[in-house]
Amino acid sequence: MCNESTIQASAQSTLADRIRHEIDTFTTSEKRAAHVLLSHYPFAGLETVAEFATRAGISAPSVLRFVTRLGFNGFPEFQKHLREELEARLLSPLAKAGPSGNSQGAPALASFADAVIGNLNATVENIAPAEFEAVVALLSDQRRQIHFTGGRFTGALARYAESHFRIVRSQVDYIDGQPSLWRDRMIEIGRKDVLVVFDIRRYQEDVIALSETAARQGATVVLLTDPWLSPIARVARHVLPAPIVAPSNWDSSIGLMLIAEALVGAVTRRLWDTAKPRMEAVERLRNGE
Amino acid sequence: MCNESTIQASAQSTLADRIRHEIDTFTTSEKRAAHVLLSHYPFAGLETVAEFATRAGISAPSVLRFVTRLGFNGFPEFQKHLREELEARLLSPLAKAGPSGNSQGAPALASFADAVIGNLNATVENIAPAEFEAVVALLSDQRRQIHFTGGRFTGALARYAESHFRIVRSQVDYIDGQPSLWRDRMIEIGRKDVLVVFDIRRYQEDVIALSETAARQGATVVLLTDPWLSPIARVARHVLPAPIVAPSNWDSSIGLMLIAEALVGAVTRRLWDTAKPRMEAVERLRNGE
DNA sequence: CGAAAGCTGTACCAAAAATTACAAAACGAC
DNA sequence: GTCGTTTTGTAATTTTTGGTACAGCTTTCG
Repeated sequence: MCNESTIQASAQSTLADRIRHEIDTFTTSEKRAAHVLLSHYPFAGLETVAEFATRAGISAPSVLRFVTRLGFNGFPEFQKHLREELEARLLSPLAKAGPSGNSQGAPALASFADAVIGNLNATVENIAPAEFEAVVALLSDQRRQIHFTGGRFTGALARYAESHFRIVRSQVDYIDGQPSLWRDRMIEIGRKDVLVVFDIRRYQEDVIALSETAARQGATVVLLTDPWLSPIARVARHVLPAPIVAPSNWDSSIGLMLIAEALVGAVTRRLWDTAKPRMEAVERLRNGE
Repeated sequence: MCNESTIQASAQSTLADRIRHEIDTFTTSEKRAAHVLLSHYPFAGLETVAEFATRAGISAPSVLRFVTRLGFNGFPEFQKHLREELEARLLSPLAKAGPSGNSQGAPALASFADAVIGNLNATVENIAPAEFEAVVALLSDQRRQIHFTGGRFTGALARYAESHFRIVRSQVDYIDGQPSLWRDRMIEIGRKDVLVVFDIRRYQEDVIALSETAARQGATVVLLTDPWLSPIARVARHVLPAPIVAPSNWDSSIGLMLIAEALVGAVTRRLWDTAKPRMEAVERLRNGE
């Protein structure tokens, strides 16, 4: 390896970079320490050895071995280095800029993330705040029943949204996309109901059929889809599109997930007076169990 | 809990502000301490009492009296406060703008997206490329069977990942977190198996139990979790953490979703020769129906 | 399958840190 | 100038912290 004797806080290479670089040469518990340090960098390292160890789920001696392996001559020296690095970083505000390094090796995750972040920015730009707010208001109407559904892949998103809304308010359920499973449930759906449907390209026949049926019966349909718009858009009251292309053989649904989580957050805030007791009750039930 | 209410790190007023305001009520040596602290704020306070004292040209007890007068219950508490303040400052480069309110104007979706994007950047930074690649290699090993599972909310993510992997390769399944459903399936899990588990805080007992059982039987555990690490990290071979805090009453799982999608993409590319025919076959089956 | 190497945690120890007690010094008031 | 009060430093004390030896366990390699 490199000459580990040279620890100095070069403005360029932070200790974090070195750890990321060498992490696969670490032992299991050293990796744990590294993860904790990196995810709370550098503050996790400024606490005591015992606290650091607890946080990482390892023993104190393992933490000591970790810092020794990094080339430091004891824990206090390690902390001193972190402080100095932090001070330097704070004095030059540009330090936090781009992930410049990111050299050759494996930008697999990084480049994918870049594309996704682009998608998220575009998602925000393409959705009118008024539209978003309208959906929030709709989902905050406690007199309405809310149903979630989605296709092969997006069904998981619908479930994700439903599992949150279920706690925030009552009258929430998930409808499986398979026709045999929803056909009979349709008789209950009417003007007071809201259907939130996730559907992206390779638009799924059965999901479309479900949505059209619901719309025909007077339900209000909210559609989360890609920019090319699922056919469901024809019957939807509100359409929230999000880009889905990514450097992958698959589409990315993260834009839809963003919308879903933002909706959950906004509705929770709006219904806070009733949502809070519900959330606490759920918590109590879980603990009591 | 502890009544730190007296001191607490109000987002608004930093301790430095208070010191500046009260400095003329201090004694001579307290003023010296204050002056040193302010000129190297807050790093002077993060050293030991003795170092601080030397730097200020006063005695250690004077330093102690200084922090006591500031209202702290001992020097360590004082340091803890400084660390937290520093962390808060570093995490929000927007200075002290309290976004808590955010009531009307600010588009809820936009600010939420900003936070999520920050999470995604942090996610990329905190995961070592080597670690990511190791997981890709593991999931690309067609001789192994891969199981996905997750908790109340994260279960949907596990399903999402599983629905993709299922098409890319064989030997993929989803395990429901409920003990009654997985207990008997465990007999089949052994050294050749991989368990990919999603678990974020409010770590779920049954998911932990499932993972520990699998690990005990020799399965390789891959954990996607938050920066505080689910207890499952203790038995996991690979840990991929992602920040989850968002301006919402709920945690955001989008960082985990990013990792999941990136894994799907990378594995698909690596197994392309066998994955492509599979994907085409699935397509044909869907259309033929 | 068995032995060796390496990793990890428990228990303990030593060092250093924070804290307190107390007396000397500085300051002010009269 | 002296007394009383406040402030400050020295030194002893206690608590906490970092560090180490060792034994059990896991993994690896023959």
